[in-house]
Amino acid sequence: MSEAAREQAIGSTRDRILAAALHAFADRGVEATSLDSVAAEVGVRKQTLLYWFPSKEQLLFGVVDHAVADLGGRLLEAVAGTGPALADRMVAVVDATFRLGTTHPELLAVVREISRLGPPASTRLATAAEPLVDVAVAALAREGIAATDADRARLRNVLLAAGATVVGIATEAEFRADLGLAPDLAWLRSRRRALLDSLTRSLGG
Amino acid sequence: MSEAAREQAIGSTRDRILAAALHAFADRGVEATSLDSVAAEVGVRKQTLLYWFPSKEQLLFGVVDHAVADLGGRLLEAVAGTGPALADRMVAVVDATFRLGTTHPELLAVVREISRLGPPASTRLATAAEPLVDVAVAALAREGIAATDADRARLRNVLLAAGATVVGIATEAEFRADLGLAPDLAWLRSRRRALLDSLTRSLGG
DNA sequence: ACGGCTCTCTACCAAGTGGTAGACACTCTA
DNA sequence: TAGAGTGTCTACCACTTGGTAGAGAGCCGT
Repeated sequence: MSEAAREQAIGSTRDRILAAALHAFADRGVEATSLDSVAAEVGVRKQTLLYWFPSKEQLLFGVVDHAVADLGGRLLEAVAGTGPALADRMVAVVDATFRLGTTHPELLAVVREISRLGPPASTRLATAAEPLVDVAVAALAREGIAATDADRARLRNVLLAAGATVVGIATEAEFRADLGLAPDLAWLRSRRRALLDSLTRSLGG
Repeated sequence: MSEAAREQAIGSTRDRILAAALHAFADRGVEATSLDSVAAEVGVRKQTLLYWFPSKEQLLFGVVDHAVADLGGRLLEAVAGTGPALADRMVAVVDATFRLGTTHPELLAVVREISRLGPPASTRLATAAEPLVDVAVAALAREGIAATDADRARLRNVLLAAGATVVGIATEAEFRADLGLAPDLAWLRSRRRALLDSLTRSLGG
């Protein structure tokens, strides 16, 4: 198999590094993850990794950007596949998020990990995520939800709080699994209901 | 000031090591925390630390045991200071937990961190926490809540799930702060209410 | 005064860390 | 076919890590 064909099949080296680093950072922690271990998982030498990302910090930034872009893409896609009514869109985004939490828990875990690390990683995360929040605020503002700047600021906080809730729920789910509790659909549904109710209340929808 | 007097004033070396390690493990992560950094915070050499805890793993175990004992003590104390009615006790424990989350967030953070580490730390945590759960189950069983072994097993799961919820809420709170959201009493109250409702429902109280 | 005990220290060590320097192979273009 | 990239490699380096060996200071009962 040629190099080009293999890359087509399993992704470019850079992407594979990002994927491996995402998983490692999410479940072992950034500082506890060595470049060697990430490289080994990719099947490459550490120096190859340092060719693509000149330092561990740059790799972390790459992971942050990639994760945020991935997350944003999935949510936008979810919104695109639904009607124009606010309530429908809200449900679509929340459901997409919950689905994400079960299929790609590392995406939420890495967000938590990075926020714990503090600057500069958390700053990078904030910067990368800002456009997403802006898009959401703008979309809601267009619906007539927010008119003044103060409204928009409040809206922004509502969205951030919802994000925090999702991270909290993801952590709870992880911890439940660690405790040996079986996956519980009723529990998930109640969390989803509560989040939707809270959003509806906050957005006056 | 004599050695003995200083120890009386600021705690024994061992206790100070445990406290410093608890904080460091909770907010930087275990693998990302070096023995040197813990020792430096205590104001002592690493080798002194290794005198008290012969390895990093033993130190971690010490922190786990200490944290669980502390947590258990606080909860028992909360229960002791209330009437015999089940509902009152439940409220007392939940409120004590929430108070703990604001005054000593590191206690909950370290639990999350340790569960993420997996064995052997998580095993140690489970072992250390088991008596607490048993005591709670026994107390509830005495109230006539649980009669059969299956009842007791279900009860155990309810308590574990409540613990997971608390850890999730603590994470949510931490993340809210990281996002720059102001502390929000209404939010906290709603989480408390939801937890109490869920417990009441599960315990048929 | 003394030997034992408790506690902290200095001095190391092997292994692993993030990162640098530079050689080697491959492909694509002139 | 020569040369410039591009991507991966081997070989190092300085530093930090968890851990060991053992000396020495203060205390205590004899």
